[in-house]
Amino acid sequence: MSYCDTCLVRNSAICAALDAKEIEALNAIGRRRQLEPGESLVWEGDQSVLVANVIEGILKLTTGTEDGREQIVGVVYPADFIGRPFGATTSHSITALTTANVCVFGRADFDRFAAEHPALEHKLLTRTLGELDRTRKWMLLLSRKTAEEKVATFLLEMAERLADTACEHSDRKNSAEHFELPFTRQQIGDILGLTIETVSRQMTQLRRDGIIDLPTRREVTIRDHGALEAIAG
Amino acid sequence: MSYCDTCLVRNSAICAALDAKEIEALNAIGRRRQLEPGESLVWEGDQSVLVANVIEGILKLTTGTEDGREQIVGVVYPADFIGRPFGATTSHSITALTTANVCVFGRADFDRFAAEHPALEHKLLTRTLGELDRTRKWMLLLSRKTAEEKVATFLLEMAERLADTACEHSDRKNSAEHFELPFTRQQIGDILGLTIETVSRQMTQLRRDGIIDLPTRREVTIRDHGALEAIAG
DNA sequence: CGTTTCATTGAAGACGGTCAAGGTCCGTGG
DNA sequence: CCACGGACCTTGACCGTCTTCAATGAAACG
Repeated sequence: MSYCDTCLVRNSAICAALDAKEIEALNAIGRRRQLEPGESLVWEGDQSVLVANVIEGILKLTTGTEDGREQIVGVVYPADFIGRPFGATTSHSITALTTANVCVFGRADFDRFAAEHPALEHKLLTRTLGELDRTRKWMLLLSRKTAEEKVATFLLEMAERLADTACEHSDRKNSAEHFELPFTRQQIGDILGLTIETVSRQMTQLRRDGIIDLPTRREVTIRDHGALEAIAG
Repeated sequence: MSYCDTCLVRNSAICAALDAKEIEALNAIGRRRQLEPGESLVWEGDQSVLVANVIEGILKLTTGTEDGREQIVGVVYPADFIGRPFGATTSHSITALTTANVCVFGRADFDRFAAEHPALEHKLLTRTLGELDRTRKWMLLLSRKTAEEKVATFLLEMAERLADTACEHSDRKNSAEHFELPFTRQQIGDILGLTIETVSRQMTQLRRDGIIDLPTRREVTIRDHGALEAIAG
């Protein structure tokens, strides 16, 4: 019996392209790995030696300048694929933001397996095309939106992303108007291309305007969804 | 005889994955199309009805906000693939910057063809992964670099990109230190997330510092490559 | 040769960054 | 149970960079 039988993302990750026998073969070259918050799986500039499926948790993809400026270039959730197949080096670091569970493959093993399973490659292709679309949309935000618009956009995206997970864990923490942020203010800043202070100020302003509420540091309640959308632009 | 026999990018576009017979079949569903500067092939938000290979020319991919702010999210060159296969809508407009020649396919036709030719999908996948890497690297520039760094980085990238085309057209216009920009100042601004004025000022400053020369509006000579790299960060 | 488009330059101001101080939360150990 | 320390967050004052607004200048085109 393979780990895959009990895998939470068996039917939503790229593995969904494979039948029982193929899954068995893929399982043979992969292994589970747990990451603690802050722990990195790969570093920017590394040789690309491994790729993985995210099973549980949230991870960030980051790149930075020599003098220490950092930018989060992507955030990945369960069922997402991470790492750089078919290429020599990794262009960004991958670091866990929460405790995370990933299904790791040696890059060479995975490349070989993928070459023999076009359906898997197809899933990976559509996933990559979607990721590229999302990344390009984010470029508009980074370069052209104001701090206020950035924060509003971010909160709306979080509400949408985290609402999906609300049903799975029936703790009712996350819903369309109320959720717990998986990020620190610093990380939100890194995502939006802002400083921690600016993020804080904008959040406070939105609260003062009665558009959101901030019961605790990590919790957000959206009081006026329409207004938030109007601000997001 | 198909158009492909004389195609300039036959061996560098994704078509390189196909043998003579397969190329013939692909040729049957594609057609050539010429675009004039400023002419668009697809518009942001459109149904994704066509995809294409770029044969000749340079095109921009853009997205914008309702109130008219625009961001160039990608620039494509000969042999690049454009459009959104396997998806309903297009997330960005595609517009020719120079006179351009593209090889257009109906999206549904292409999707069907690709599904039957894994080698083609593989090429498309590696190309898309590379594009994603480049796009993410650009995010760092957009959000964290200063205007001076942005312009320096841009000029270096242009020098590199355009040097490749120098040999093909033996007009000697483009080399490692001298080239003709395919963009207006406004377009450079849209690429870097700056205003036209800031781009102009930074270019002038680099010229005053003796790092570059600007014989005409569109021409650039790099006088001190090392200094430019130091500034780019 | 005039008109349009594109580029440069200057002055003023806004937005967000930087620096600094204080506050809140939370775990650990006295 | 409270005190302490550290990480995280908020708030304020100031300042620099880039944008905005405006005018002028240079090419390109009919």
